Amino acid sequence: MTSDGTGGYNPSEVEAKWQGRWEELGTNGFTGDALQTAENRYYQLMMFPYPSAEGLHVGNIYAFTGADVHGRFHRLTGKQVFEPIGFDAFGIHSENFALKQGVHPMDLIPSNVANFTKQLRRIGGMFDWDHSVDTTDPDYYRWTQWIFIQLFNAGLAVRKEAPVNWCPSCMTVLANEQVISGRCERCDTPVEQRRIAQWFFRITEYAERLLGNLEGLDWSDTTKKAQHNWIGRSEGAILRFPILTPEQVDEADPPTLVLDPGAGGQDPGVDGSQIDVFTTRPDTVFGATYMVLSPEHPLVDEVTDEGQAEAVAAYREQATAKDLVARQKVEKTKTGVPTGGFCLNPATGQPIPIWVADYVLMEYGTGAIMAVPGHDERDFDFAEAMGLPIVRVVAGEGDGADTPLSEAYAGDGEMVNSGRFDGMAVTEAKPAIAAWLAERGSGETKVNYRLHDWCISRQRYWGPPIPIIHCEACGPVAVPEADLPVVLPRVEDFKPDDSGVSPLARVEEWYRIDCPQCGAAARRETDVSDTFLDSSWYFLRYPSTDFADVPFDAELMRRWLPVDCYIGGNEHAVLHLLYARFVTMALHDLGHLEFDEPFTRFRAHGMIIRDGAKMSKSKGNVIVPDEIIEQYGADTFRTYLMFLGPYEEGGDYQDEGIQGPHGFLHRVFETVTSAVDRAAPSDDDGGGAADPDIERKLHQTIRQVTRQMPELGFNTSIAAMMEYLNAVRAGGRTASPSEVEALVVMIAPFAPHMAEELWARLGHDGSIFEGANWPAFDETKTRETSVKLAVQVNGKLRATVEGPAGMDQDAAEAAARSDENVARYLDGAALKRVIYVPNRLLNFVVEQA
RNA sequence: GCGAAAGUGGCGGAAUUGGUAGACGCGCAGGAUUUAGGAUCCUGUGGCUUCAUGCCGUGGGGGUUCGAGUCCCCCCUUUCGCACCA
Repeated sequence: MTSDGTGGYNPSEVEAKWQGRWEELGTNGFTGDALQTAENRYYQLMMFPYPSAEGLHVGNIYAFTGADVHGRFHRLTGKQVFEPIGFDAFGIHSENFALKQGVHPMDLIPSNVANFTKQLRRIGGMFDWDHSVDTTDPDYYRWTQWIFIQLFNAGLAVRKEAPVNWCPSCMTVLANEQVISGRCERCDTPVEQRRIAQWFFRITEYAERLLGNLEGLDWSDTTKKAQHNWIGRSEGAILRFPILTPEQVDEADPPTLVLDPGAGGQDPGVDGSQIDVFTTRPDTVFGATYMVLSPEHPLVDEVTDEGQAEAVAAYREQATAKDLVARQKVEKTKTGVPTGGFCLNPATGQPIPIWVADYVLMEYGTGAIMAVPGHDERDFDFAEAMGLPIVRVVAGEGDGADTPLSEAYAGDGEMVNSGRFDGMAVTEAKPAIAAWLAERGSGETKVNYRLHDWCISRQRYWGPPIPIIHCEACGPVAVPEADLPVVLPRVEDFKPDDSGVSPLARVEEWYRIDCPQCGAAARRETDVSDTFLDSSWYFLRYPSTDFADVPFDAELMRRWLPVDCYIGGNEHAVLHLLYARFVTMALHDLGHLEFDEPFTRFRAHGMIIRDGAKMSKSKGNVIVPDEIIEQYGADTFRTYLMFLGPYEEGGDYQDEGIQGPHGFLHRVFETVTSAVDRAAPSDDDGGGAADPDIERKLHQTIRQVTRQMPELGFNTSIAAMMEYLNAVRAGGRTASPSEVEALVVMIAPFAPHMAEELWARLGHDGSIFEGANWPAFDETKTRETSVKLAVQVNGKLRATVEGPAGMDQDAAEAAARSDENVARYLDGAALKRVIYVPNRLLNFVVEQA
């Protein structure tokens, strides 16, 4: 690095110096019992990273820097800010990487963590290294397991069968991301679906609360909306369709079984066997002309007619053989086969055929639908393809009862072909028909959620073992809390093999254990838990890392939680945040926490792209942060990242763009040091009265930055400071210390090292973050004394006139009229009205002659 | 296909929420300084033309208003989610 003649600012020197000083002073974190006694707390949380072997990428740094800037800002306003960071190091990601590199994850992770720690220190974040977590540390996952046990004891962790992707060649379970267009990523064999027993958390029990609580949270709207849609509440009804025996169907041929449905009730006497469907449109039940079961539906065999058994079995086999990913990606063309069976439409009293088709999903609703082709697009397509009847039961504007349908009509209108409900508006018919069916025992209203229970089992190695012991006599038994953690044994061969279960199932000396309840020989659960469980509670652990015997200390929880501000990526807006909320709620209900929402405020940062494209290794457009920091320093890099776009939207990384903040910081350094040098001889403020224009600009800048910072308006805050610096330096003038001290404080969150150095040169001892107060602005000092008024005629700018601030309309008009150009436009025109916006604009509305 | 967000100079982006569009920065051009390069410092920089505070201009088209980047309607494009949710 060459000297650059700008006051001798040498970032690498300044940054090394202050990173050392922070450690000596313990400025960044809380030591001893400081956390226990903090009064004016602010918990600034950022999503902890997965410590990859590649090291920090720009996205990480962007996320952490924004959070750090926000945290440092709050610190300067007098809060005691806790800003911890840790490592989310379990999971398939590191496991796969370890497999590929032939390194054991237990060796890989510590070196990755060490590398991340070094890089994180280098970017100058105010991280509290005395309160860090690593999810792979047994002292941490001991409590992850403890949480599992609390939920298990409360009946919120249950075991049930669920489908998984299965590679018949590797004989192993695959994660969704290991299935590449229907084939195993390793051996290219088509992937199948299999059902195995897995552990689930019953998050659906909390659906209503997870939804309702959203209202009161200070989260960005998009995130709330994403959660809202994911939970996917829909109001509708469960309707019961009695299954008909072949005899009943014969009797009803021609097909009017019960003429007046009102008389029928539950009458058909079908020995209680029935098909339940969920629908959000009970009003359209009269238009249900057939029924569809999902291929996995348990009743498929029962309703299948002998003649159709073979075709149905074949169809089911090909539908269920598809792996999960492919099944969800089927093209729009509908396939299906009739079962030959019939059931009774409880509204019309007519028999309708039962089909099997894979466009109906077992996972949603009841796995069966009443098909209303007239008013549902998917049903319409299917009915057309299969030649099934389409009946109109809703008439839109201009439609009659018999207007033919060329596509499904899902809009509002009047009921038709619906018996006694004809003529009723859809909105009224919905509750009316649902109530009518309920009265007759054919249904009930029901709220349905799209949200599924949370599957936490992983047939993998690199995760915390699920703390359960399977005993033949007692069933699944929780590991006694005193025996936690269940330590993940070091297994050299952790590759999934053809056993089809977790690699832990090969470690007999590990899984063999006596039942803690009856003492009989038993077996440990060999699945590990989902990484999302690790990350669902880490923020609870941070303040309590000094406590070995409890997951979190009650007093610290009261003092520090819920989190004041959480910042992280949009990719976690749904799952992670939902799981963390669920775990917090469950722990609250079980008496472990006093609050039931973990994050008071959440903001998602945007994404950094480069030259208009996503950064990726394959495109070769990845920025290596270390190189930028080496060349420009961490302060410049931080400032540039915060400057290049609105934080919540991200921005485009342009290599040359860093020159702006680079030059800016150098000029700040030069301006401040020369202000100090100039002031030194006389030891006063550099002499002379304060420049009123500079003072006004300063107060305006403080106001602007103070308002922007809490809203993460970093790019505009930096722009405002640049403007101020330009004003201070205009015409080569030298600033006085009092003109720049506030600037140094305001820039400190962005360029903390440089700010420290300048703070010291301004004659202060210790850290700026401990000694400085965020500058206050005086509203009266922000006011302009004279203003430039825009003068318009009919909304078009014709002049600008200068006058004293706050002048009245008469004065403004007089000034404007004296302008030649304005006079020209007003001459000979009839003045209709005058709009006056004080200090801004004067608009003459005229009628041209 | 559905859902969400967004379209402003050569580029990244501002705009007190209906009041002078283009702040701040990059880039570019001219100049100063320098042995040279780099760095630094001034000055200029939406387009057009008849060089005037003249006309046009915030994806396109309509509308409301004294006044629209901002509000309303229609259309187009891009990005990101979700993929048949009954």
